[in-house]
Amino acid sequence: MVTSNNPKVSFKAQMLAAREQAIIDAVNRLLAEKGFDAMTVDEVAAAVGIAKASLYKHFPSKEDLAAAAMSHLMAQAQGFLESLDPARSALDKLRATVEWTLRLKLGGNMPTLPSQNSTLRAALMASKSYMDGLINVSDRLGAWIEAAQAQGDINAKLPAIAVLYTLYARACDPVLEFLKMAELHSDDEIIAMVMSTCFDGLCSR
Amino acid sequence: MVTSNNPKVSFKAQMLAAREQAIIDAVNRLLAEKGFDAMTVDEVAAAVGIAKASLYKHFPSKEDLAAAAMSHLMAQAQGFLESLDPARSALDKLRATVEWTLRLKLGGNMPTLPSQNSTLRAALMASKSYMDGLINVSDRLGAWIEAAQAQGDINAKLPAIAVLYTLYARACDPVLEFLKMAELHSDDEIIAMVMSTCFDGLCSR
DNA sequence: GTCTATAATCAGATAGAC
DNA sequence: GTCTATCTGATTATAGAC
Repeated sequence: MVTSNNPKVSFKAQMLAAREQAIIDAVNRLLAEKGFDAMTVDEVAAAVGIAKASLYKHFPSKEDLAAAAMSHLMAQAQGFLESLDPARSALDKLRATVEWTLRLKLGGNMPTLPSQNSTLRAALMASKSYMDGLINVSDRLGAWIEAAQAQGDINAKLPAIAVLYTLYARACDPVLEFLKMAELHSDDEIIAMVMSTCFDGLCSR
Repeated sequence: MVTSNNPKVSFKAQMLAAREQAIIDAVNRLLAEKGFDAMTVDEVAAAVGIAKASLYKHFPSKEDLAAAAMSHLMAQAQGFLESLDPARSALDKLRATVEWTLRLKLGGNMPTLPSQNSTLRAALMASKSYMDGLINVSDRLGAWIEAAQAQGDINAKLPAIAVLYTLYARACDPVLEFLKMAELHSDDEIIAMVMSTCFDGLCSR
């Protein structure tokens, strides 16, 4: 069970990892609250409780901070997908995944990035852990989508890629915030409505 | 047909209006292309072909520029809603409106604003022409939604406000850009897919 | 690695001549 | 109203001591 010949090194490494996790958690929350542009590096440093210069020792740029947060999100997503009972139907697993996403967003823990920022896109594409996670998640979801289409549960006339994008788009669906601001419905009701419009559409069945 | 006793004043007023319209058009395009944060006032001035200080004589702040563009959008939307044949069914009119919105966005003419920016929200709420347009559009759409629900065309279990928000959200649906970037489908195909997922949902019918 | 202090840059807004 | 030139503040990033 000894992970190192020198316990002191192991301890320091643990401290380092813990600090970096604290940074990522703060970035996650700030990205969810204010978005990438409005989030300042000063705020991140203040939230973590360290100096800005120290932050830059861990992550070389603001874009890298965001990329680390998105990598963490992808790891969380992978963990969730793997936790799903393989015996459930493909559609069931897709529905559960969307619900997980909506709860994350409604709870203020879904980091969202501007889709236009090119330097940010470059940083994300350069992050191996993010890209690996994204591809892994997309592959799993893609397989479930095709299975659900083969079973007649998901509209087979829709290209699988369009279905995948539609599911991903729930992570930044403004309907959630709008309904939350209106304060007319509970979180569970909001999620039920968005799930309904996503899978069943606006028209009557 | 004389609109003024002094033609010179009328001419100057027309020039002023034309310039302000040119400004609004430039803002519209830049907001659609890059979004509010990435759009700089320098860019707007350059696009219009005037100095930045001149721009500030017309609009007192960047937020007011965006508010003017959104007011213009609302006026366009009102014009479209009024142009629809009243004989069509409520659902038909809603579908036509969503399609109009999607084409605007796909054509790069849909200004989009960050929903989190509070100073921007304040500027929008303070703009009478924007708020009047928004309320007018919402009232018209709301009436159609309720009519469509009464006719059994739209799922009556969904609160009308949730349906309205879901329609509005099509104006900033990232699925359009994703599918456009993938370059696998024509604009018409993309619109058909998004219309299908919006009204009929992902599940088979 | 962490800090204080500072550089460097950029963008919104304004002064003042014409 | 339009221009050039400038101010002001905010923000990313770094230098250098400890």
